[in-house]
Amino acid sequence: MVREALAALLGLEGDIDVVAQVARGDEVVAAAQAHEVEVALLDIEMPGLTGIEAAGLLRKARPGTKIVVLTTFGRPGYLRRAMESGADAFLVKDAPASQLAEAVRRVLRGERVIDPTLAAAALAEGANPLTSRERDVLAAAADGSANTDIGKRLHLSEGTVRNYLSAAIQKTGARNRTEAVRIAMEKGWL
Amino acid sequence: MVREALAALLGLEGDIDVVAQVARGDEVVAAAQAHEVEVALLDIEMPGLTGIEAAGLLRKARPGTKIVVLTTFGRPGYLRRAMESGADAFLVKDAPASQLAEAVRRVLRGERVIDPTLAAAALAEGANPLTSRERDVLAAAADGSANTDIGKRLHLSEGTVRNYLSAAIQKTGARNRTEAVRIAMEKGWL
DNA sequence: TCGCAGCCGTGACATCTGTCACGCCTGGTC
DNA sequence: GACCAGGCGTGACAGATGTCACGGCTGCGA
Repeated sequence: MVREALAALLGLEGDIDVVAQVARGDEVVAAAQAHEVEVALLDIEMPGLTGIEAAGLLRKARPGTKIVVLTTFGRPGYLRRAMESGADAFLVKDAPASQLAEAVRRVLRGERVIDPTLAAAALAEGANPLTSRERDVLAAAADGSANTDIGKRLHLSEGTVRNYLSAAIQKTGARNRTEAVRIAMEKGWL
Repeated sequence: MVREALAALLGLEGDIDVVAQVARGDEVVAAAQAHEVEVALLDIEMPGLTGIEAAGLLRKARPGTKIVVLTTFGRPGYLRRAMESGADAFLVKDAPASQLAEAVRRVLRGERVIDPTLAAAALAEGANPLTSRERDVLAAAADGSANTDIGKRLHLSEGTVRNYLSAAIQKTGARNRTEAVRIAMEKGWL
């Protein structure tokens, strides 16, 4: 519904044609190729592939296509990963609607569009301090699983899970796993 | 942005006029009165007041105004509370866009519009089994606070917090507080 | 009047979590 | 070759968490 509504919004602009819409991240590249898309507008939260993953594939498949990433959550880590995947613009959904068409026009002129507040937050935060294993364990702990369950799922001993989790708690500055998950989510580290 | 996009979508329909838009739940009633609104379209997730709370106030202030509640999350508890607050229709955002205008027309004809799958889930689930205090404590635990912190915030002893939390864990069928929070959220009990 | 549900508390207990110290192994980089 | 970060593990310990069995209080409906 939101996608169709945004399409309607863009369709009202005289200089923009919405030539294709897909509901899943893994259909993005095929649709872009079939319709010779000039600008792709990608939501991060999508079934199949995330918008960030889809951006990476699309950049490889059609380097000339401009990419605008759109998201509900203005997490610095999202911005970072989107730009690393080759996005030309990064918008949050609670920005005014006028910015959407404006961003499409600007990326077509070769500009990059980023919310300056978010850019500052992303830079101030530094890179993701979690190691790959710490991320895995923290992500597995997010749903409330106990250490032994996490260990079984990741083929680790219960003590090792505790150690990784402890490290993640330290690095996030949290006081327990629940807080660590929340903080890592907010920063886009998961 | 999403609100303006949905307004654009509805504006494309010949028989629907979008006469007002507000960004906050606590501005709904005033706007409805100022513009003699026939149908109000309310998102649940809003700053100020939730769409459900706003629906309750609007129903009291202008009983004739039809209310369509729109939400990202199809939680049975949301549906239940929305209907109790006097909503005439309940839509989830991942439904096809055509349902939106259709729902507006149908509530104007006096019909009620509810996704049958969601209605079944809400009925199958039964009422919220959590007592008021159990809800408070569970909500306070959601951000990862320790028992002592929750106790201070709610003016309870640490042992009492443990007891309520234990009861909430039993009733949700969870294995610890984190799972209990997740389950209660999914069912819309918080 | 009685019973019951809900609210608030205590105490005791087993288990889970979080921290720390320590070990081993691997694949880089200097 | 030496060093180091990261992955994986163990053992020990304090503190947090979850459960249970109690108690007292209030308000409400039978």
